[in-house]
Amino acid sequence: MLVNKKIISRFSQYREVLLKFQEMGLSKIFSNVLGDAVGVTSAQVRKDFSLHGISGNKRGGYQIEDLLHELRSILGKDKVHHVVVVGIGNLGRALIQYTGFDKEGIQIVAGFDIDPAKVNKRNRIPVYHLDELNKYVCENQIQIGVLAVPDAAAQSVCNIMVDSDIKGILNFAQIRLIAPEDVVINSVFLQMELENVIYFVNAMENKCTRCRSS
Amino acid sequence: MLVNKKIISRFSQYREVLLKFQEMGLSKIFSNVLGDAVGVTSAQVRKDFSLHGISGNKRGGYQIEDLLHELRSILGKDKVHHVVVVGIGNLGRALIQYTGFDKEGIQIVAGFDIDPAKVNKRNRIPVYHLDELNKYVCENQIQIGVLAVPDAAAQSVCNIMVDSDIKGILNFAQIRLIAPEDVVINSVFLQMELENVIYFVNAMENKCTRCRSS
DNA sequence: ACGTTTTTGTGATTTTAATCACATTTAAAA
DNA sequence: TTTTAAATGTGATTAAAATCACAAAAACGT
Repeated sequence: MLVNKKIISRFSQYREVLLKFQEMGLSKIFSNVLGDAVGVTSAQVRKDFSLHGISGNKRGGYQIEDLLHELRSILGKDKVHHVVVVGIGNLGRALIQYTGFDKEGIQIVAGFDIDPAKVNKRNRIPVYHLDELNKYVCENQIQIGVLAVPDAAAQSVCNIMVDSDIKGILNFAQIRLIAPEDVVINSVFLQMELENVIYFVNAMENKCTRCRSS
Repeated sequence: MLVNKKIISRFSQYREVLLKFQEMGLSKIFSNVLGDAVGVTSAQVRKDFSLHGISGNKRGGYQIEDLLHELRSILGKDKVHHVVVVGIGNLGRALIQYTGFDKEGIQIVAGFDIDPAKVNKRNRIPVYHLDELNKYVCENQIQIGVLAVPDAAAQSVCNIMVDSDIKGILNFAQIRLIAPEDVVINSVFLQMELENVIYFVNAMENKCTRCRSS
């Protein structure tokens, strides 16, 4: 693949920051300002843009509107993307209740769960039984799904999603999912992220103790 | 810092997989098996261990118990870590309701919110008003906090957490938090992760279309 | 109009991370 | 025992990502 995950993450972040700057009434921005806001160097910003054929004005910086336009098309923001959430536990419910995605062109359109008690078709975002996933996904041309079921069920539910022709999965289960090459899987391991924080807090503490005693 | 975020993430994953293998009754494991399970090469596994002074037996692989023992101490799993969640919205509530962290030595002990209506001290995990954070954190020697408030409030709540002497923050707000050097911040940008999936699904689609037409 | 300053754009360089490949060791088989 | 096959451990190599550094362009002040 020409681009990697990391650069796309930065693009998402650039976009986020640019929207805020635009909201504040600014119309142009310099690479160093954007870099600071996102936590990268100005050279990184310029290189990212340059590699994607986005150019600014020497001494004039970049037009925010132009950048947003380019980023919109790079990130596929020119159309609304419909997403389903599979697994309506604590996390799944939180995700379908969160309303912040909408304004970013991401629309969560339905939830699915294996537990009939969770089914509720009258919600703002309806929740269906998992058995209906296949039909729903076909009929509504859904490509993206969030997987938020317990680890033990994750792989089999993933298989169901893949069979239903979902092409991209954001996975919250703490396992490495196996799926065909053409299915994009991005995993968020929340426990691992917490462990990471804990590790580095410990590491810092040890370092400081040593500093003090030396 | 000697080690970076990525290697620690791998260690977390190794540990996770090893626990599962151990549960299945296995007592030794080879680098290639562990690598496959986590999605890295066998050389990567061996190098990771080697760099941390963990060694196995030539031709005999690694003793799972030994590995887990080492990883436990590297990852600070030898004691239980108490964590507070600040911001009891959809996501914060999901996190304090999730019971899976406990068995991993991570214990969410309290929630905090600025909204008095969210306060409930009789829950399994009590929710206090944000004003009580400082006192609670001091009295209970909390070092780690999860930040799950709206973007607009994130920086100021972060400041409160830092003032309360929290040393590590897992941040779910879509902004780059500013904090002193000695405070560890790890951000999970859920929207960005979803956008990433969407981007690569689009990219694949375009690639395939091109393939078909050529 | 002209020089000065500032910012971009990018080739060269450095740094970092991953992979290779093989000598070494050792468990198991013959 | 002796041989054979299979893993580890690690220096060397490669690949990837980030940074540097500076020429080129253009806005601004005078």
